[in-house]
Amino acid sequence: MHPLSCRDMMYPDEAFCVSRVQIKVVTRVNSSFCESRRIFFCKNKVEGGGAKQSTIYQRFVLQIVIPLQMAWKFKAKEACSMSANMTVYDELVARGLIAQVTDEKEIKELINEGKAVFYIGFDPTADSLHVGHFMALCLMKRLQMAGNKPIALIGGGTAMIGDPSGRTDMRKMMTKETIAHNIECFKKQMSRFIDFSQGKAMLVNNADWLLDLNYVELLREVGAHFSVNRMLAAECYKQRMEKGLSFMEFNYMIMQSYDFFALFQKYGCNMQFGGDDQWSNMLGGTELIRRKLGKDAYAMTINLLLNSEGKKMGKTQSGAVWLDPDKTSPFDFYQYWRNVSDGDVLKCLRMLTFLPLEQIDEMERWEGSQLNRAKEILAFELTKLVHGEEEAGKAQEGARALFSSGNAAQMPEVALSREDFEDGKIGVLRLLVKAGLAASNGEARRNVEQGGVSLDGEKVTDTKAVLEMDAIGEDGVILKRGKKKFMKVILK
RNA sequence: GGAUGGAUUCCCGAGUGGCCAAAGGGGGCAGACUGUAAAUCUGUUGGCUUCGCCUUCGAAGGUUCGAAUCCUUCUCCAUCCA
Repeated sequence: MHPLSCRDMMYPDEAFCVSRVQIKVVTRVNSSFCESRRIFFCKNKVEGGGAKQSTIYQRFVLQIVIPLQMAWKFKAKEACSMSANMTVYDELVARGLIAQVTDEKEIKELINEGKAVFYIGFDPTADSLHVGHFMALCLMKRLQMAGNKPIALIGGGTAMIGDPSGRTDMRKMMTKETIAHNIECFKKQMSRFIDFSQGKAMLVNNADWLLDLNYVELLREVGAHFSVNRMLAAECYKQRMEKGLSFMEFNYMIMQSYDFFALFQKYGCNMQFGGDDQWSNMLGGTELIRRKLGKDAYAMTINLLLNSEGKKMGKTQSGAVWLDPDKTSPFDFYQYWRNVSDGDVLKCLRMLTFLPLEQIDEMERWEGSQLNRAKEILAFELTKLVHGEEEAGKAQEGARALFSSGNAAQMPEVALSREDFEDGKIGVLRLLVKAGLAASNGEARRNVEQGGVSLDGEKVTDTKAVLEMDAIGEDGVILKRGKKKFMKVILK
């Protein structure tokens, strides 16, 4: 057994400028069965591929990855001199945004000449956009700046079904009201990034054409062009075959393909972008257009933003990192990026910010604690893009002051009313819960017992300690839990 | 429609009458070490008014001094057959 083909693989020429390459190794086990696994490699190490690394895998590393890495290092040196006048497409590649494309030559041409009318779909599954969407929005912006016309498609119709890709369980069904509400929220947030004026971009909702479809007609017109055998072979369904997949979800691909088809006819949309997990759904669309109209349309996927552990970024324990300042405060947003791990900083800078590549390449030389500077830049740039320069500045000041001197004006606040006090006092445990720093009294108790809580810099060791109302001065009291969670307590 | 297996805490997964707020792992949280990083190590991880009490093993009933565990019905899921 040996690797027969490496699909999706980037060759040294293209790979030198991405911080991380994802490779799918396909190994033929017998005539009909292929085993495939995804492997990632960064500059100096290989990741992923599953815990049980086989001989195939090891051989693969020796034969392909290591030579590739060497070529990469060599190329990287050359790169510095040539990145100045890059085309849009080249820049996307250099930033490591592009994962897969249907026809590189055509797409390059369309994008670079500003002839593309492209769409990206957003499923309104929550009432705010998150970091994953942000990447897509950035891409739209980049392409818009190059003269291409973006169409933001909100999946009001497809949200009724739910995309099974990348999911191991079934999605919860959403009510029509929630979907409508979410769409409104999306619209507002998007218009902050994308210029929708004067036909420069469009915002459409696929509910407009999906909901009126006639079942039998759809089956005849569209369904006839899909082969179940081929759909089942798609990666996104494969994973679900073990856990179960409802017919409704199975149809998601058809809906999405139909979207592309509809947009192609209505608005001459000739290209679709999406997350890499959408690849098979997107191919469905190009295929449908080819079969029904005999015309070519293109698809391109963006690399998902994965951290060095191979997990999706933009998620925290308490959920996604939202773009809505009410759901994730600018301070928390800043902190999220300030805290990314060393291995991910440069990738994030490339993929998410608009900083010139030369500048990012420069940072590549930074090592050790110098990287903290890069993290600050990343956090600041992103907060600026999402919440504006002012908020970004505040968050940065706040964080700096907090971590160096332990005091700051810019910090999340919690206001206590007089009713929260008994006899002018409040217990620490209750205080922690009130401030939202602990989920329950029990958790607060643990944090205190383990020495993780402090008030104005003084460690609290007694779970029965109290805070006097009078002790809260003009500037409030700083309550700290753990190393990174702060809250300024003030009186209402 | 039939047969079989299954549903346990944030997730995976043990537990088949009392020693069970439930092994083990993952994740989270706190501490040590650091650079607000990673790795490592230690502790912790249902709630509460914490030497005690209350709620939780898909749902509802039942048996029992006592049920995650046994019985009945129901719901959902997977696999195979049709």
